[in-house]
Amino acid sequence: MATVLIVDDDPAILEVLTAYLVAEGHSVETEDDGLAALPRLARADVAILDWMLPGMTGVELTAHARREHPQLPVLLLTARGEEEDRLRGLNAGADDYVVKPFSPREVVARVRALLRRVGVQDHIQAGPLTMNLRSRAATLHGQPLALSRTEFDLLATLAQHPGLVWSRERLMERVWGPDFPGVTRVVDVHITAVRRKLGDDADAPTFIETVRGLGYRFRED
Amino acid sequence: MATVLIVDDDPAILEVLTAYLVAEGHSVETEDDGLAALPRLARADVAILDWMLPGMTGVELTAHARREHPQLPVLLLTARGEEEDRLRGLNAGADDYVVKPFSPREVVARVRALLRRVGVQDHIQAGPLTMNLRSRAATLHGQPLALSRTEFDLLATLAQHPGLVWSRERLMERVWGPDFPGVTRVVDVHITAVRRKLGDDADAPTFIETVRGLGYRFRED
DNA sequence: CCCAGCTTTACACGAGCTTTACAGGTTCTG
DNA sequence: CAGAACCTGTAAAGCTCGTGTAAAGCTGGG
Repeated sequence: MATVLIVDDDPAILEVLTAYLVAEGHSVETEDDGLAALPRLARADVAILDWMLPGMTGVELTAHARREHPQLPVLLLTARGEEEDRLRGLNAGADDYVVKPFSPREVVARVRALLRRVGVQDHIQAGPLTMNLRSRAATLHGQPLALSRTEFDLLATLAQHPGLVWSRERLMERVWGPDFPGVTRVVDVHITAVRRKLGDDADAPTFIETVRGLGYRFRED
Repeated sequence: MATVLIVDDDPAILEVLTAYLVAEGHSVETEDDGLAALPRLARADVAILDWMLPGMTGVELTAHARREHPQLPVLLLTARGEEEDRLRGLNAGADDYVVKPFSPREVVARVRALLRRVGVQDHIQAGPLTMNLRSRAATLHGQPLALSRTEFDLLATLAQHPGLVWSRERLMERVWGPDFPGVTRVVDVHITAVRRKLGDDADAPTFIETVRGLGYRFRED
């Protein structure tokens, strides 16, 4: 359902957290280098960052995430337990904080809480539209809605954050990946395709609004 | 009917459980080493894992199974009975839990329950299609349907989990075994063969749907 | 040695993706 | 206020890649 990015240079931690989170139904991406993790933040729904990392520390990564991906929740892992560090981490913009050694179950619980806080669920319900992120099946007015992979990801990204404006660049990072070389107009074309399948009119949309000069937004309420 | 994988390093336990489960009509595979059991999970309908194992503990195996084979039910055996261990096991993704010493009949009953839960039966009925997994005989509209071994296993695998998408890789692991060296296109060819025998049209299938980019799925409802 | 069944190979087709082009409409600018 | 510059919607064309399927080659059991 949600995509979790774990950045830690300890393979054992990556493995155990991956196992628990996958069991929870999430898809997990791992990285052991702070610098390499940077462009991968764009595709995550939540990030678990170790404090000490090669390349770039977790705190620096957190600050970057806060700046570039304001809605991305960050959970910091650290070996230190002093109150001062905790404050530094939260100050850098971390949303939660777990001290090593930790219980995997606690981490899973906190990830669950973070995802709930930003409204990430495995099931989207918006009026007559329904999306099951696990089986990747969508319905409109109870009828199955055939969406291609790209269309599904695009609509799910927007629908998961109603009211939030997504720029074309952000959507491309998120749906196409950070390294996609194409032009941003491809977003428009797919938006048009999704709108047509939703029966949505660009001038008076029920679902996907155009925010001129900024991007697109899924309608709130 | 169903394939049960038992992993335990105590030959006596393997023997008694095998006897009871074979009497129940299952085919049983045994393994005494955790690491060696790993690739064999792919072909099982249900796994019975001992907590303490050489090579890899049952809990680690369970976590792996949960990650790689989400629909595979796991029954953990353990000598310890403390509540904490029970929780650890269930948290790692075990579906049930039996404390040694146990009654073989209890294990058989729980295996039966697990198989029922994931919809594994000795008889598949899907509209005009009927498959008897014990006698490996299939009928369509009441007429006997001649399927080769591969075709039967392939169709049975899909039909046992309606609505679930199987990737070509998963199907190969499951039907051909984890060590099969061939290319995944062999799956397509056999799907085509099964479809022809079922009178199924690839563009408007009654039984086997293609999920573009992902794999195949047996139709629900 | 024969043959059923399995695997590989090759090719055609089409779904889906990207690019491009153009037609509105909006905002900017002098 | 008029024209330029820009943004967006959308159709259409071209391309890529996944899939369906026939056919040929292979293999092991009877």
